[in-house]
Amino acid sequence: MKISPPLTQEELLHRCYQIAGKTLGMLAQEMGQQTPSSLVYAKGWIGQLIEKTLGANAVNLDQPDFIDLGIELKTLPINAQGVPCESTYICTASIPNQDTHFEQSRVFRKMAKMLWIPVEDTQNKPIADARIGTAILWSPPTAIKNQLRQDWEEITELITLGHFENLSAHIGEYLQIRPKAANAKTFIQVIDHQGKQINIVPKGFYVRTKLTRQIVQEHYAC
DNA sequence: ATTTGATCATTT
DNA sequence: AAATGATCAAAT
Repeated sequence: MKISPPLTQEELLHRCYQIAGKTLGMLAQEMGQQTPSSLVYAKGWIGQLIEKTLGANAVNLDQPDFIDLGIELKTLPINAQGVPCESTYICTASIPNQDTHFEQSRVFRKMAKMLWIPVEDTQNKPIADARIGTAILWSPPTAIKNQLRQDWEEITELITLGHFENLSAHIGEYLQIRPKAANAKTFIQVIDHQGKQINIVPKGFYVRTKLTRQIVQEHYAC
């Protein structure tokens, strides 16, 4: 069952409203899929199910999920306290760095307009029973965008200078960089600040829950 | 091989 | 408990 992409933002939001309140089990059945009993070997299953349901057309491309609308879709696991409980993957970090300005960067191209789909956390319940929440269409307000730019610049500078030894997940208020690979023995070759070729594990950019908690809270406050 | 979809597992 | 580091599968 292949679903065509929504032609407008309104159509996309309408599709979101139609799945809000449904459980993952219901949605999987409608899409003719089996619900996995565990996410251990199906970590991206929820996101991919919702992408297909909504008609995302940039699956596995280095572009926002809904290319023509410039909207990036993210599922957001929400715990029993109503709070996002995991960080959000944004994109891989190209090393050597290729983006000179934040606005043109891979990170910002995806974060300029995001559609957050809250989904009940599946830690303590069957995956099929987790309910889908109300979508939040979001663009970073100026203050947050500025902080994201600052985080991005700090991380990007270390990459550009080749100071990989100082690159860590502790940097950044909202944005962070972490390993992103099949496992810790996966390497890419890079040139460090001394001009020496070294091996490091590939990295990806993530958004901390500090930001997603804020987004969720502000959205449901009004 | 790489980028996507993320969550799991361990450390702090 | 929260954050960091490690890992798994699909698509191309």
